Amino acid sequence: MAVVRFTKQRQAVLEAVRNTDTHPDAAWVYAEVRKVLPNISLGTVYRSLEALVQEGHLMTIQSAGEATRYDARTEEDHYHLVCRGCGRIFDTHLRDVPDFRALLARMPQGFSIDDVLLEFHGTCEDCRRQ
Amino acid sequence: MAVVRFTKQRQAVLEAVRNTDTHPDAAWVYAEVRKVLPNISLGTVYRSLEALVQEGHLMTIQSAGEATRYDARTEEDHYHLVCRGCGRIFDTHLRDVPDFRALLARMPQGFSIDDVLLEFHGTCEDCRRQ
DNA sequence: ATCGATGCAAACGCTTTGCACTCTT
DNA sequence: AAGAGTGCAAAGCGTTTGCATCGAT
Repeated sequence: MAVVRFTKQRQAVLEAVRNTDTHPDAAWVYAEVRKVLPNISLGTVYRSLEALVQEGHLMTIQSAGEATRYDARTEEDHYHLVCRGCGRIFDTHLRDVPDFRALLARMPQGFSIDDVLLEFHGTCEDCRRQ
Repeated sequence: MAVVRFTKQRQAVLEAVRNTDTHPDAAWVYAEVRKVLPNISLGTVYRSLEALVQEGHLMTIQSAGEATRYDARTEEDHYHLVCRGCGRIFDTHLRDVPDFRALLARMPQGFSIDDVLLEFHGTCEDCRRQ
């Protein structure tokens, strides 16, 4: 079985993502963690991020054609607003968005749903002013 | 203004995507179109696909970490079931999925929504049997 | 004749991986 | 001591781009 080791690299990666609300990508995490662990490699950052996602400590945000971004707020049921202007990602707790998991039983074609990808793309207030 | 030219390459790319329901990626389209136009380049395929998306003839499907896939059925309001086992994409006309566009007026933070990305990830019937 | 589109190949950006070494367990 | 994790560098993959040429209008 997989024995997970809590190395300082993996801890630093998790802390970096937890201490921001910018939904950073791997390159940002790499730069950030380097301030604490100057010798950490980009490969280790990727491997750590992947492991942390698997363990449920992080979730990913896939924006078309861009680098994968990470979010440490996995417990709350929130959604992402991706701004096409500045690339920033905003969180929202849209009460009006229905619970898709309740729909799983009605899924067609014998398909069993593990995950629902729901993202909103548009323009944020700042970018609209221009 | 942009004068769009209807070249045989662009037509062949559109036909290739229209004549399949496999939601192909650029490499598949490239191989397919080569049967008709043996000299077409991969760059042209990408440029054609991009142009066709802009013109509204195709839509894209972004599956985490995979190649962008294309769909010629843009008019119907359907959703995609992405199988994690075999990678196939199934269409569904889920009547139960609400119309998100109706929610736009209630969006928070002054954010204006252009597009809603909604995909279901799971396992298809064939893959579940194993 | 114009200038958008093409073919080719090189380059790009993000991510993964092979390997020898390190350090947690 | 064992083997998961690391650092490094090279490679992988999908995609984009520079440029000379072609061809639709």
